[in-house]
Amino acid sequence: MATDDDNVRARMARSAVVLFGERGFSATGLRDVVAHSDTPRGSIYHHFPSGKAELARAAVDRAGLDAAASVAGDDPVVALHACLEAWRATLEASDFHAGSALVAVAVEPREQTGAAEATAQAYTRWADAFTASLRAAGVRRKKAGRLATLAVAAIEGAVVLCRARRDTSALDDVGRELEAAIKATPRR
Amino acid sequence: MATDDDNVRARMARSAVVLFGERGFSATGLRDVVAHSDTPRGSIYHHFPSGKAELARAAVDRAGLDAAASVAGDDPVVALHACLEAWRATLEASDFHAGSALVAVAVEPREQTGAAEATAQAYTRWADAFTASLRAAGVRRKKAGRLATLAVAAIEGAVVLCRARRDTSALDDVGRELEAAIKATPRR
DNA sequence: GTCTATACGAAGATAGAC
DNA sequence: GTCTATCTTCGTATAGAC
Repeated sequence: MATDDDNVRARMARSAVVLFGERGFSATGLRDVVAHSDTPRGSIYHHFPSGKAELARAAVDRAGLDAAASVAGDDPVVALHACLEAWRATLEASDFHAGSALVAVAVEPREQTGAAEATAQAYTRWADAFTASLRAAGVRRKKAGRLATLAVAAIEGAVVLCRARRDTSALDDVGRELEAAIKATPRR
Repeated sequence: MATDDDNVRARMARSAVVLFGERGFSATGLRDVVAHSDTPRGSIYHHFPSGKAELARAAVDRAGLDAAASVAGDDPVVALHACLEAWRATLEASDFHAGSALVAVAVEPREQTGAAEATAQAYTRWADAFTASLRAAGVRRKKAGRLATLAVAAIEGAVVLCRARRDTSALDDVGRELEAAIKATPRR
């Protein structure tokens, strides 16, 4: 069976999401990931044969799916606040050590992370999920796509600002203004 | 005189802004900064006695002042587009290698960069400059502050998305929706 | 002020035993 | 599958000549 296998691999990827978010890609060692995930030390190259780049791709895929899931649903205002609340809770619980693994991978050179394609796809997935929520609420297609991009960009940026300032006010501000922008949008 | 001195120091800081943006903080070596700025190799610890952290603070200060300057003026829509156009040009000219030095420093641990305070201040300076522009256009104080935070967060996030996707559409979308949000805001 | 040389630690990756 | 040991490279930082 590949079940145990996948569990170890998945736990390593999950830890990479957390640690990349907290420390950045280059500053996170494979030793850190093994320690954080409490997985067998000698097996990281078994689960990720091509090394750190492959781990980065798995982490980014995981983060993208989670982000997309966080904005699922038919009501975009509800979806928005669900996503924002999740980030607020994560930031506060970690004393503002947490951060976005997607940003962490995206700010480093493509050649170094080997996960550039995966990062682009993760952002697209996330934005598409929010676009779907806006569409379900009757927002026309192109407008929904633009609003979703604004929301994703603003949320990622707000997390960076919150970390830097050690407070959640940026998420509050972004949430309030994005909600206003969504509510001001004409529906079919 | 301290003029030559300051020039060397300033050039190193400028190069750090570029390289941190392109490669991230940890992935940028002091050797890279010296090479990029074409400054004397042996003198980095003369100009930055406490090392990389001090360089990071200088770079972040520089980036914060530049960002604030890019949104100066009495018309917030003009200021917004000036800032967006500057980023678009930088991203395209660098074939999407460029990025925000502020984000690069902000995503790494405070203890490692030694520039956390400076980063928070840089974001505050930038947001305050945009708040002033909105205030000059008659937007009431608290609303102006929230809109400015949204704009800063969305721009920083959009640069990350543009880099990841290797296209400027995120900046386009963010620009259009932020402009709409500003124009929809009641004035005194 | 600027240089070279180097100390020191940590990173990713690999080899080969079990 | 997992382990330990190790190779190799590269980072920051420092010492001390000039």
